[in-house]
Amino acid sequence: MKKKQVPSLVKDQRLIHLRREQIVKAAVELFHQKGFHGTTTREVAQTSGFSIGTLYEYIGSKEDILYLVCDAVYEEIVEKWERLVDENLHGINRLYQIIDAYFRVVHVMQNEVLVMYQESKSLSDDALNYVLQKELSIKSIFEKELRACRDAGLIRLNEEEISLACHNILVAGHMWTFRRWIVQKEYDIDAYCRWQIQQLFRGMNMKAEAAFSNLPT
Amino acid sequence: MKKKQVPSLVKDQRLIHLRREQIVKAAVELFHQKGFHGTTTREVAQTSGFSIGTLYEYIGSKEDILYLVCDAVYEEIVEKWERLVDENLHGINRLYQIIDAYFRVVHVMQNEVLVMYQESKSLSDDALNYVLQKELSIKSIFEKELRACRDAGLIRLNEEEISLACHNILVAGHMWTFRRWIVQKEYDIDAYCRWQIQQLFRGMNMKAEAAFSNLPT
Amino acid sequence: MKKKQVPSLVKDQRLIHLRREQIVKAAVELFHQKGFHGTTTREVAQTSGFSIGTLYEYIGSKEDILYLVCDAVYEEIVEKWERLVDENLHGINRLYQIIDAYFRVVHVMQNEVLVMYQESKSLSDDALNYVLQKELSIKSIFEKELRACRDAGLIRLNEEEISLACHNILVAGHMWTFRRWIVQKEYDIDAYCRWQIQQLFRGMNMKAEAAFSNLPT
Amino acid sequence: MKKKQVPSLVKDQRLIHLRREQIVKAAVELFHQKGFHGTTTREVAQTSGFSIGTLYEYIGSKEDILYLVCDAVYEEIVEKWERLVDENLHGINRLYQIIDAYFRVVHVMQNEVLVMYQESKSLSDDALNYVLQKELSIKSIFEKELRACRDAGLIRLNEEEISLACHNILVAGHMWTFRRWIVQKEYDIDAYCRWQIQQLFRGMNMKAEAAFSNLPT
DNA sequence: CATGAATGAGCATTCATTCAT
DNA sequence: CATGAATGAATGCTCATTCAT
Repeated sequence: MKKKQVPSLVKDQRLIHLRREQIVKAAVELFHQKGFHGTTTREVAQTSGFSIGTLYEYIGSKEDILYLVCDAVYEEIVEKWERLVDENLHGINRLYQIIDAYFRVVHVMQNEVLVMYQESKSLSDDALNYVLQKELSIKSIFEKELRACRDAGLIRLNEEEISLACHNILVAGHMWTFRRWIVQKEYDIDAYCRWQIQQLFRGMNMKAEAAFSNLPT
Repeated sequence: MKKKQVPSLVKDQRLIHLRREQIVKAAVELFHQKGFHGTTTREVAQTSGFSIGTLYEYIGSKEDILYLVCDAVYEEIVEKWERLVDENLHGINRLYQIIDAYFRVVHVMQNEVLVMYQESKSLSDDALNYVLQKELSIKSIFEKELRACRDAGLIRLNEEEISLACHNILVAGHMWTFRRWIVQKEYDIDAYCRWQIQQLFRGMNMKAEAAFSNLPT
Repeated sequence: MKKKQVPSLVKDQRLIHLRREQIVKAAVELFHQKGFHGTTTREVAQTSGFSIGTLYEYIGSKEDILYLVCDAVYEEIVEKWERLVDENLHGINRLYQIIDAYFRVVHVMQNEVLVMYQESKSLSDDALNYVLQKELSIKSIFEKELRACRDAGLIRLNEEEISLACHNILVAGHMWTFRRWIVQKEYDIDAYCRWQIQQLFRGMNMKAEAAFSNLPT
Repeated sequence: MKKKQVPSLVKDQRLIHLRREQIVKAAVELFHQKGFHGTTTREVAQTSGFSIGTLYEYIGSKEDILYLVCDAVYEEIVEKWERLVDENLHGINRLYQIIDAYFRVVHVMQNEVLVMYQESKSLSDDALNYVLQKELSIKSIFEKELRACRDAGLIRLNEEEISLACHNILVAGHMWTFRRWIVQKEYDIDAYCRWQIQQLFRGMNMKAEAAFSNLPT
């Protein structure tokens, strides 16, 4: 699944990159406030700091903006996530930290994540598929970790259960955004991470002695 | 939170009910295919089997259609759900069956549920609040059951954990629709119910001897 | 110029008369508030006290309502006017009283007159012509009186001046309604009649000794 | 009472001015033929020589067109009027000429004036108030002149009578348009000016020796 | 490269009128 | 005679996209 090509009339790659960063920043803000359909291309151009004509020098259609947003959000999630993960941890502690870090990245990028999940359905088939692949690539990161834990005897799950557990981890992250109207009333991000990971861990059939031995409380 | 009043120029209540059923049926189909913003009122009218003028005899604005859809979907969920629940079961078996039934209702009403979750953000504040209250009222049904199990010593959760577990049940239901592009490839509804409830039960700190003793496998 | 025939599906003349009175009463009220174009036939029906279907049993089109209004207003003006005029007066006093009475009738029927003058342009050519004839017939009443005064040597005007003076009388009446936003702030109806008739009388070249000898002040 | 701001998406002030002139010209023509409500925005755009989209680049709503018309008409009246007035005249001659010039401006701008008086009632409260203020500002021009004549002993009127006389002058101008179906059959503009000003002057209690000494006949 | 004026297809909504009951 | 549900042409307005400067 290769990256969809967004057409540009401009040659200078550096400039393309710069302008598209401006576009994505403006679009996330606007899409979050008013939704994709409620936002006009004029508004995106204006908030980006240039004219509607210039906007169309860097994109081919309004949908491209949404695609750029989704692409950038995934990129930023992975980047921020990697920066948070401590490569010196092992076993359950490592798993805990990876999930915890993921939740916290989602927390920091709430608006971006929300926009992506609520608006990506407006993408064309091609672009949507690309975005879904990105989603799967994140899932496979968790799968790798869970398999390692299973192989180390820390959790007891078959392949089907591992896959499901990974969906649950991802969705537990997303629900922090799309259910924030209620969940963020009930918990702060620390409590949410703690309780949610605890339930996920138990769900994974984690050995009693392994779980929560040295975990943050 | 009282029901929002959708205005109608027609007096015959029976007719209003009938026509609105037609409207909701057409709208779910269309919104599912093309989204709320991608569907025109003319299409809704036409698919409903009457003219655009007649459509507006039964609603005040396009948004009302979405509201009618959300309201009807919740109503139908609860109704179908209640019909599936066996009032003779107790304890863990009852809890299992209630969650299982919920998942199966969501399964049968996939399109409706998907539309509701993806498009309800286009509702006005008032209408959205009403819909969110409905969501909470479903959550509180699960809370009641979980508290009963906790009081019976079947699960060990504090109040915060109960609330979170209920969110997880609800979201596990919804994800069967909004992640169906991948989840329904990996599992059929039977497998999904089984595995998902298993992980949820473990997450609830269910006593080993209680869980899965007499459950379907 | 014969009365335009407004079609009715109903045979009973008495009923037609009754219903049309209701229609005119409702229409004047509504047209005054919201204008002819801002008023819907449904509103006219509802305010009249019956259904839209019934409304169309007594008229052929929305324009007919306006025509009925104009016709009724002229009729009522003339009727009220005649009732006010004292047939025992003569000369200048009679002229004064006729103009004064006319102004006072317009005052009492402000809303009706305003509607007629502001909305009659929406009539079809035929109907408009009929209404304009009514206007002329009122003008000719004044002309008859002015000629009598001229023949009695009370005023000195040629035929052209008489006609113009009559226009001025009529318009002085109407302006009490269409300039009421300012004129009725500056004068009450008594002052307006007095000052306005005084200026009109002077304009008519009224003999000094004749004018205002026995007039109300 | 400051000028209502009509929104435009276009930045070039020169272009805004040009396009709005086209719009006003087209709108006067169409409103005169078919009234404000009988004219569609599409027709205005087409008659203006551009597309409906372009029309809405220069106005915010249909009502704005009417406002632009009224504003432009008043501006043009005053401008044309000032150009006609001979600043070397004095006394009665000056007053005569000012009224005469006013009537002749109204004559030349018949359609515009008619549209303004018949359709301004469709303006919103704010815009209507602004237009009425313009009307009053014209009235105050006459008031200034009449007071000068009174102070010079040429006419004998108290303040109340002056105000009323000014209303009568204005309305005498307007009636040349709104009663043109009959008045313009009876008089040409020259005769109308002569007779009407004569009656107005007499109404103002003008001294016999002052009036009509050197006036055009 | 950047600008922004121009375009017109498309949409939600209204409302006079009809006609079956 | 009365009712009111149904109709659909018509309208004000929006907005993604283009292209001449």
